[in-house]
Amino acid sequence: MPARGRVRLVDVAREAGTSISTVSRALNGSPLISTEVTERVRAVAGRIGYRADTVAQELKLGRVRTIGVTVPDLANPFFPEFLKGLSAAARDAGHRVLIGESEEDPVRELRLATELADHSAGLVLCSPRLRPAGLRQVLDLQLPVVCVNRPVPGAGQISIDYAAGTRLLLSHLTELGHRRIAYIGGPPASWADGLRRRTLRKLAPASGIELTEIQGGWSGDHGFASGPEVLLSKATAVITFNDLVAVGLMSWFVDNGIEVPAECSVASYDDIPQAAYMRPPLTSLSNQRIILGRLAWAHLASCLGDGTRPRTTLLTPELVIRGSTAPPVRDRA
Amino acid sequence: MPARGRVRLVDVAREAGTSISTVSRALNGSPLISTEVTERVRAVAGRIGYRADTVAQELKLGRVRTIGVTVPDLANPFFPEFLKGLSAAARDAGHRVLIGESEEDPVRELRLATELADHSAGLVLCSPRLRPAGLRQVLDLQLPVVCVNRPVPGAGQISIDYAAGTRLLLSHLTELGHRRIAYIGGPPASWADGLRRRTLRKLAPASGIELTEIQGGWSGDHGFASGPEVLLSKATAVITFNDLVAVGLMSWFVDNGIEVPAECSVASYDDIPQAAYMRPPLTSLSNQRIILGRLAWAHLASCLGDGTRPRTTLLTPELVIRGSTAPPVRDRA
DNA sequence: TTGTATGCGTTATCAT
DNA sequence: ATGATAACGCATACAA
Repeated sequence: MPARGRVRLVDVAREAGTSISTVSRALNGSPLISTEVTERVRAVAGRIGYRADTVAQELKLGRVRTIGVTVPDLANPFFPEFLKGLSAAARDAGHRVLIGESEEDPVRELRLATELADHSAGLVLCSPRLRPAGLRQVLDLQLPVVCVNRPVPGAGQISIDYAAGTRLLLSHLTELGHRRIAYIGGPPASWADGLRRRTLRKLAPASGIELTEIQGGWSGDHGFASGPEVLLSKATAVITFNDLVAVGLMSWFVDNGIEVPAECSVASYDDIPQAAYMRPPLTSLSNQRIILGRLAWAHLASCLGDGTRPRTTLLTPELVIRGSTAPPVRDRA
Repeated sequence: MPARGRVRLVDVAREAGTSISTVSRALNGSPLISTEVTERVRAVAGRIGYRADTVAQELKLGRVRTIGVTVPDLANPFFPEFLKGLSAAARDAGHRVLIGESEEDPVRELRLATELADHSAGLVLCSPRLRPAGLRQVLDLQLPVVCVNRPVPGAGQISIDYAAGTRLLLSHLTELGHRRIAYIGGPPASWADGLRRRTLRKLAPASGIELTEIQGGWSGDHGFASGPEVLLSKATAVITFNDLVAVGLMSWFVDNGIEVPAECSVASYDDIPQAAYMRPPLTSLSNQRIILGRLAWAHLASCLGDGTRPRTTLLTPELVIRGSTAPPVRDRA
């Protein structure tokens, strides 16, 4: 941006026949400057195309109105929607958003966060894949950090309450009468995936549920590839890491003549818009991703403001029951 | 980032018992400084946690290694994938990327681009919804601009060749024997949508095709809502603005007992990963969105380097034929 | 109400 | 090989 040949304050001052301080004050709306001078200066500035050098402003004022945000993978629709909320809220507050994608790699994510920190007033780590040591390193950087979808020891967090969501899913399926349930998990470093697994393992025995855990990921490919394992598990219901996984799995079911929900129910997390357009439509946990983004900004903004540590906020997801879940058919039991 | 209480060059200098110039040179790997001093300085810097103030650097060096990019809507999967390619390439070259979402609003997009320009060395306008005057205004900003998926008078562009893609789609459908074809369009301000319509209108008569154009958008909702109109048109094949629209439309078809492709073929643009997992799987135009992003960076980088104007690059999409297209059934004709 | 002068943290020029 | 210092463009304390 500070291209050579740029119009500077001094150029406006010369043209307007005044000093640079007057120009600066006029442009910043200082009440010290007379109305007519202010108007003349502004007219001149507009005419010769003056645009303040934000780098110089930032240096002088000692603050930068940019925040950095890391996400594991932009192709997972959760994150763009989160970014929608975050960047809209930040922009409303006059801040810009620097994005970085870690590609699910903890090492890359650490580099990324450190790098972004150098250019930002604050950091949002969305679903960080960082290992505990890396997370600590980022938190030790000299700037406010808000952690999304992952608890941070000694700091605040803002997350979707996947434990509660998992309970909702599980009780829905058990109430329908399912006793053999498979869970197709997410990316290896996903903290949310770990939490769901722990929750399922804890709750399953109490409800007399036989739980099968399957390695997964976040894309349709993972769901499709999991088909045989699901079949082998003899599960009457499957919980998938997200709706895309469900899409893939359900395609495999169609290809292999397995009827949903008659022979196998499918329920999932996220409730992306397509969930309602699947046939059968997908039972899924609706989470407020855009609101989560706005909240992340709100937390960060409060840190930026008075330096208060953000506290824990949990968003409770809602179960949207659709046609992909139904009571199990006895024949296959 | 320039938080108060930051470690500065002078702090390192004091601790290392040398001058700030020596520290600056040592840290920047100047050959003027002796190896032992360089090492000592670096050790001290690392120990007391020095991180260069990038704002000061940018001011001094007169250049900023940040680029800005605008997209119409992050919820449309085309754009996150484009951003994947763009931001990866930019980061590999040591640049950061500032994103802005215009929410399909030309006015907002102009504000956004202007705003981002103040903080960037260059701008990428992805599928800009700007009106011609706004586009000109952005191009007149004093920085390199690369326009994606839209031609710019007198400047370069880098686009997916949707005209060629449309020809591919159309000839595929005509070869199958379709003569009544409906097109469900995209967002109002989409230049790509306009190009497709013009191409269809031009080609349809020559192939004896009766073309029905339907207002649309980019989401499943638009596809679903278009169902009745498609039915009314008596089209035997539908081209949808993108795969999400196709998802919605095909759901409506299922709900209304219309079989795809037997009663109506569906073909689309973008070939998102889910396209292969639809049942029937969707015939779609595969475009290299991630490569498009990398190319956008390459163009911008060349402008940033020697100030050359980027030239026109067109990426030709490939038609991926799947089960959603087939010859029309005579009964409905 | 306006102008002068200082400093933000860094790099680079000029001395030494 | 190293140190003192000017300048990047701006905002503001202080002077007038």
